[in-house]
Amino acid sequence: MNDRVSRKPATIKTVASDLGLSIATVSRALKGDDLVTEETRARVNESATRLGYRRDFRGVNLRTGRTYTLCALLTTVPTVEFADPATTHLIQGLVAGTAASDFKVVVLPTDSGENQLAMLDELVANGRFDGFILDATEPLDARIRLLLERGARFVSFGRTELLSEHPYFDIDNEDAAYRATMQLAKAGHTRIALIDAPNRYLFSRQRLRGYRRALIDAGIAFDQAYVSEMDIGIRSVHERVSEFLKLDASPTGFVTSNEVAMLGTLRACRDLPEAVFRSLGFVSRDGSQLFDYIQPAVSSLYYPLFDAGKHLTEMLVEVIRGAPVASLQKVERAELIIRSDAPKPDQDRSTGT
Amino acid sequence: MNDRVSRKPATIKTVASDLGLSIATVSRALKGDDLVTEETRARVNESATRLGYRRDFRGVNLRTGRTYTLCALLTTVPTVEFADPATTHLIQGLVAGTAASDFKVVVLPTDSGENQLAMLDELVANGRFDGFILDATEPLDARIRLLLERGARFVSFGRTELLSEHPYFDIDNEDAAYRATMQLAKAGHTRIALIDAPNRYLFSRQRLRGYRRALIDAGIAFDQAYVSEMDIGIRSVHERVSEFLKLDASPTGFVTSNEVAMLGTLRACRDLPEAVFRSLGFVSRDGSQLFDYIQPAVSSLYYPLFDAGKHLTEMLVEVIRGAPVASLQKVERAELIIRSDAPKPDQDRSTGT
DNA sequence: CGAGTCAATGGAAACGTTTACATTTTGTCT
DNA sequence: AGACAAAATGTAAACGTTTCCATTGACTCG
Repeated sequence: MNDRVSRKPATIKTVASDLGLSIATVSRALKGDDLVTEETRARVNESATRLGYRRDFRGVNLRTGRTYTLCALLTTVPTVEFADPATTHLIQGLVAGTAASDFKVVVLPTDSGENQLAMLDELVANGRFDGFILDATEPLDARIRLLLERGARFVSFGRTELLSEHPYFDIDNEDAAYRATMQLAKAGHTRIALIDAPNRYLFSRQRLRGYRRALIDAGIAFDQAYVSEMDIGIRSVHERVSEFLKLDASPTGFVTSNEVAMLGTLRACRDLPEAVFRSLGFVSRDGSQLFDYIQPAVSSLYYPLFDAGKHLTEMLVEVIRGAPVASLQKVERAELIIRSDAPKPDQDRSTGT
Repeated sequence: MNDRVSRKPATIKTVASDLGLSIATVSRALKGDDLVTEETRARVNESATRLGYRRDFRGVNLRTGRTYTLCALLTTVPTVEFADPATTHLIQGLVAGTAASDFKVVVLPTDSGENQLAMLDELVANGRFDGFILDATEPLDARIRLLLERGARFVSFGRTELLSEHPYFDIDNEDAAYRATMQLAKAGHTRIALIDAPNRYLFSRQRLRGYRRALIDAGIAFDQAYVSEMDIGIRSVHERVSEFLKLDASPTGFVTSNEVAMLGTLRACRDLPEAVFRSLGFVSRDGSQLFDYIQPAVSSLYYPLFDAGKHLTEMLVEVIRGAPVASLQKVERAELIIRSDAPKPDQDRSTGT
């Protein structure tokens, strides 16, 4: 008759009347509450599966406030410009982290401006989400203060300098930048540029610190002229690095904060004479293994953003379940992957047998 | 006192008692129903904003079944392998398409297997979503049949060959493949490989048709040996193309279905002698403009996946609002972007001033 | 055997909203 | 002025779930 739905879906009520039990008992039985007899529970479960009962989240939401929905606020510029490919991995990871639970993830790209705060306020207020994930943290991140104040559950991708402890996942950016810079220094580069995000972000400051420490350890003087703190858009990086290359003593090594920054950098460097281009050194942070597939060889400090995403939602689920904050702070180290241009077959000949 | 929430958030009830109205009237006033006086509406709105009232979706959900949440099922392999960078753009577009409405998007990467169907069944049944977006359609797509049967709202990214009309957005794949192939043929390539997805997908068949038509029009014989229909993973493409290159008459031109396939292809071709490598031709489909930033030059048929995503959710919102199917079928043409290796400064010298 | 204890279950309210139906108010026409 | 229609507002039920509190029945113990 009704071509939309064969019949009304079974609810707790259906199961209850099927068994002649009260809905209270059925509700308890379904969640495995041992207030009800083993036997009753079994009967309820049998009936539920037979009737095709599925828990309706709408009722749960209304009654308990639980939405079983997480919100990931990803700081990105909605643009047609080539965007960070690792974001795909991050999102896949975020979802993978919820696969074992009832939780779903809503991804919300936001611009990095002031109105992100207002937006977050709104999101917290309207109660559609059980928890939040934030990235691109600032030292005294206003969003995190807001969430703490409101008592909302969240995990941040990146630490803060706030006194209040909160759950976070982070990559050891200082260490990664240190090793990236060191790698270039070891290869003989003395003019090493750092292309990174604006220093309002903590991760940018951490990376700058790692960069400076590496320079000191390598006996190279720090020069602000080689540091570019900017919003990372592939085109703007391209332009900026082109400027760099016009310097009298232009950099010969480049440390970048992500794939986009590196692609923009490479694009600029390709305008140099071939010989000069070949002599340059590139090390990027990397969350997607893109650099396995492009030329020239770019070494990278790799931490799979898939894993990062997975950790983030897994941790957030823990937070929501009430786990203590202490167990929910995690920093992971990136892996240094050294790449160099493989000799081509025709180049082989010269060294050949 | 309560450090979690300053005070209970205002509900319709709060507003009603604030004004001495019934909740029914307030409800109607809030949605701008002209059953209530202009004046009352104004008073209600004033009171609502003063009290900081926000519509609680939980109540709405329960009462109307509306969740204001869309679900995008993206066919991807959760992997740490480099994944399609355009997915980021697609997701950003999906979200952008809902920005003007109350709708949110849940992104759900799924594997392409059988259990996607069971999963979808589950998702439709539990009523958490008002509508669905599917990609990677098959000619007689079982998922779409399921959705049609259940009366669920959806838009597919890609057409089908089902008799029942349904809303879709699609890129003209046949045309794109035709032009890609033609581009290589014009450049003098006669052995042109097609690297594409398995032919269970309609878009793959469409592309194959475009490819064959172009060969005919260019007077080149079709050879199945140059066609690779495979699951696109960057590593597997790399391996597959390496096999291609071992053929006696190995291809000199490559048409690929996306960025990942092209990167894998390039990776394989880089193992060739430099001179051979330089003589090859590459044309890819492209949703992210990645090819503006890598070498060698790859021409592409570009349609921004951001736009695709935006269309998809905008259309889905229309569907949910009850727009007729006829207005919700859209096919867009990709733009051919021709790229060639820009001469380098040092190469310039030889051609001198 | 009556009182008390405990285990198992049931009754009913509550979450915030929408809406069919009922009621009141206002305005118009004779 | 009275009748009646139209406009505005109110009443109450319903969506599916959880949970506080009450009830029932069985068992134990003095």
